[in-house]
Amino acid sequence: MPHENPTQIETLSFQQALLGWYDRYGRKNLPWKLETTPYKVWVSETMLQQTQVNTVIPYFFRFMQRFPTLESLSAANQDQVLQHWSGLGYYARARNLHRSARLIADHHAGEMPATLEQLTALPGIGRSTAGAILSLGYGKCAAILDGNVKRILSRYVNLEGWPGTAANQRLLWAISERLTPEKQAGDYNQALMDIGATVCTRTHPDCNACPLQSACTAHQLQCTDRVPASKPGSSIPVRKSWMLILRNNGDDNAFYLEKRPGAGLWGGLWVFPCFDSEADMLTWCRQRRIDISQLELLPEQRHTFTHFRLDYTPAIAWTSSLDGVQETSGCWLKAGEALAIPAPVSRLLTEITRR
DNA sequence: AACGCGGGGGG
DNA sequence: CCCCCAGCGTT
Repeated sequence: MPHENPTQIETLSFQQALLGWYDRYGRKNLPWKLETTPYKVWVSETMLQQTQVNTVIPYFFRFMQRFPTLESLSAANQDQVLQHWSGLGYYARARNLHRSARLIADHHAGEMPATLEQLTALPGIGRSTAGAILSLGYGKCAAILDGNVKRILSRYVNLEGWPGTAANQRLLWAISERLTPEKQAGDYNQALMDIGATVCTRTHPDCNACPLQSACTAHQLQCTDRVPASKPGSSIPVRKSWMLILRNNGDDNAFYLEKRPGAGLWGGLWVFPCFDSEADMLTWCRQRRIDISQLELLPEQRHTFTHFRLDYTPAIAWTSSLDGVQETSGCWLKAGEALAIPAPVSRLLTEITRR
């Protein structure tokens, strides 16, 4: 890796290339760039963790409309916050954002902290998000290392191996720190992210449009298609599940949902009752005097998470009330009501209601 | 150091 | 089908 330790001249030239590119081609009209504030940067950066810009934009608008200020977010309850995150995934981000808003209200007089130490002490803010808040929100000098920066720097130094290994993470952070300019770190970081998203893409990078072309080792060696190396593959397990879509005889647009525990998968979200086997589901129904004879099984559906695959069979049943067992965490979702629900539940609700 | 955590998009 | 994406917290 020839450029692992860039000289002062190379560093300066790298910075100038990015800042010059940003003036001409940088994305300055993204929603969180307009009348930007540290709070907007924080919310957008949190939504953008492992999530692409186009996916985030509509969620950002809705979220900022409902929680326009840090104070309004800290005053909300968790259900309201999760509801506005519903469908975006990685729901711990929303729970941490909300917790941090309350911590800031209580311990920072309602003002966003502006140091790396204070920011990374808040739940949901790691080193990279803190660097983004400091540079983009406060104009301070701070490095970032997200997926875009990893890819650009990996190609710049022709990194060997997968960027996610501990050793490569350390190396990439060191390079990022060293290259970040003292002044205009915000524009510099925005340029990195914009170039990563639009020029130095994972496949088919547009090297002729890249201001780093002449400095990029991977480009010189014509191996941008093999750098960065992809994550070592590993097969993921498959789980089977049955989801009981319980409808109400008295109101055929009401559906029975249960709230998941506060942490873990879909934490705090509302889902159909889920079972590991069809027998478990039937037992649950019998205990509540639900007529199983007209239970309707739908075709199996598939939902893939990062770490396992869920093959689930939806089953529709009808009841007039849930007697027999007292329910603690259940509710009837009526038409027009909004709750925090994950994507598969949302899809099923739409599918059932439309037919 | 490895794993858990969603959902969507592109190849 | 595959891989990745403006990562972070937990173990």
